[in-house]
Amino acid sequence: MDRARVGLKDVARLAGVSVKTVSNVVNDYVHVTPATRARVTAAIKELNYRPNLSARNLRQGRTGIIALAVPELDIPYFAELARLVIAAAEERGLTVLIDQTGGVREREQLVAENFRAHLIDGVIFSPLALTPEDLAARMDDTPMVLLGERVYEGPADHVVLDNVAAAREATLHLAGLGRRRVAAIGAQDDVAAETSRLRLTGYLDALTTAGLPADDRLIVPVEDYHRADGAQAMATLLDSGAASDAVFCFNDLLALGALRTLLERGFAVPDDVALAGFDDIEDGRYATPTLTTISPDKAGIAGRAVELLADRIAGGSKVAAREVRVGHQLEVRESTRGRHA
Amino acid sequence: MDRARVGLKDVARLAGVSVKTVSNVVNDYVHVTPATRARVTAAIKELNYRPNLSARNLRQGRTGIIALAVPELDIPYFAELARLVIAAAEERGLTVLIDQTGGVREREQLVAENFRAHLIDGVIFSPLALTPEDLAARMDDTPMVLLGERVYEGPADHVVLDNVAAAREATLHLAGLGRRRVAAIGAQDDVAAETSRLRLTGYLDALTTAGLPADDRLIVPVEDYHRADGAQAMATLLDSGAASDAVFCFNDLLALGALRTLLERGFAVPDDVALAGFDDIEDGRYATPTLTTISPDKAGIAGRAVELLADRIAGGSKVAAREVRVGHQLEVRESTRGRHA
DNA sequence: AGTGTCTTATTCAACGTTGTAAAGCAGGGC
DNA sequence: GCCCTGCTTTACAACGTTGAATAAGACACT
Repeated sequence: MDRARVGLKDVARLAGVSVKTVSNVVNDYVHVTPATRARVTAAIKELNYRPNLSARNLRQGRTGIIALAVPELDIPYFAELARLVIAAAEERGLTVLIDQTGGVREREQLVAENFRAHLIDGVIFSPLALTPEDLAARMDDTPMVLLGERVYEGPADHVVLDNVAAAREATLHLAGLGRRRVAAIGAQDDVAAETSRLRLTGYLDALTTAGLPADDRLIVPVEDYHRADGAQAMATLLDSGAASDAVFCFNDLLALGALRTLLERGFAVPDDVALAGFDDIEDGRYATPTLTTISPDKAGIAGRAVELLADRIAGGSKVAAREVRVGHQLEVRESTRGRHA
Repeated sequence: MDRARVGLKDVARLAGVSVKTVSNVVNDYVHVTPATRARVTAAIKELNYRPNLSARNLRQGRTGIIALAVPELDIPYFAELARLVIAAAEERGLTVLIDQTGGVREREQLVAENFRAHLIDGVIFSPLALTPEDLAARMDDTPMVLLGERVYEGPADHVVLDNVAAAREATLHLAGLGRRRVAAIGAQDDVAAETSRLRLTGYLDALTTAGLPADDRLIVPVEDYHRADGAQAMATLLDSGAASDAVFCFNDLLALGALRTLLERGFAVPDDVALAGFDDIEDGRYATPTLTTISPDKAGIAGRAVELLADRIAGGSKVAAREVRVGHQLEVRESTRGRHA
């Protein structure tokens, strides 16, 4: 049976000491007699006292909460990332609150403006629709760490992946199999779609390196990066008559959608068409065939992001914006290699 | 350029009114002259004032934050659920904070004890390892809504699915295809594994109804409910020599894992073995073959859970624990129906 | 004994907000 | 001219916590 609201005051009364002494015990202040400490801890236990974070935070100006703003939680890549970020934050005693932007500009703007002012100490943000100008124009000075691909200059700390190199690698792998008509699924018109742009650059680079001609008909645009878009894009590609023998999809969901369409229409993967994705989500490892993909160091991204943010929160915003690069690796699986080996 | 910390006080000074008047404007109190309101809003904008939630919460005793405690965020079912819960909460002006328990008893106990006391107003909890006794013994009286399958008596509001009926339905569907050796993947020894127990009950019920004999060798236990466990379990089943022509997996991840093993070993699905899952996660709709599954009303679960919780938060803990049932539906797809139709 | 240092505990004020009570001010009816 | 009513604004206290300053006691060294 616990009283309605138990505060330091109540514990102090029960233990026969001052409020501040109880506070000292709670905060492991050094100079407290063992005897006093014992009496206080006993009282705390008896009353089932738990510190009121709102009050503590009000006093200290920090909440211990950070936000993770991602497009959608049920995109496996972001779900995996969220798990890792939450775990990394927990190690530092931080709690994570998730905001879903849906990739919608308006909502991303809210995040940039820090509409959760005073509730969060900082934000890890994976923007889709915002331009660098939007971010540079940001008024708020709450610490922020950007994830993802865009080449931002200066506005905030940034954890990036070498998208161009990774996309080049994946495409070269396809070309290295002897495929001559390598398509790309995942182009986007939107100027803000930086991920798409970088991966496309890597793809085109690779074609040049491999001595293959670029063919516009092999570059298929998509609306979004979900399975449905991949399935649709693959259908478009097949229907276009522009024969292709390999496809690099700009993420795994697109690849899984494309795979579905291929199998549905009776194509053999990789014999007729080889397929590579990007992200290394778990689905890809259990698809049939298993999916060749670029595997970004997700734990690294999460860990470094939390680290940068925690540092920024602790140290104020003294130092200039930092950029951290994390690694990636090509995972060759059945969708390009085939079943043997 | 925003000052370090802007408070009502600063706005009040600039607008030439009292602190309380500013507060009134912020809270849309009715009796404020349009003129005053205008002056104040101008000052708010100029200073880029944002209310301090810690202070507000301290005053009001509520934070507007609810927790969602699930095993893991990158289990697609929970990721989808999380998205829906966050969306539903947002409609009510609530913010969601996610706790990952990993299904570990110790961590679930922390959630039950409300280790985030004073930070959250309530919790939506999907426990795996806790027994009803654990929950009944809970000291804390923070509002809580339980999700999932267990038949809890009384401790808290509860949103449930009719697991037994759903499992029965799925199994009967398999039997209805003429399959005589219907296996089950997903049994668990642990007494606390109530989901497993209920789905097993439904499975056994269905066998009886269909006039099929139960065969222990067709019931495969798993450690966890991930793809890897399903793949492993399917391998065990195949290796055991206990021929089966259909498998009901207790969730979609298990089914996708099992599917992988079947295809890897050259079995045709559904011709050799028909396969059904549970949860209707998106992966299943893009697997080849697409996965027949039980589709729970996830939006319903999320919506009702938030509704119950919000109600409980508003109304205090007056009323007795409520139980809400949500529907489900059998989605017949290629893994049982085949490609035609 | 006097001075200084260290430990232990306390008092006070402040963080930013809002509920309560009350004050100031207008207009209407007598 | 006075009182009542209703609108608008205000002063004050309190939510639970902790940093700063301080008091009280113990002990050691001169």
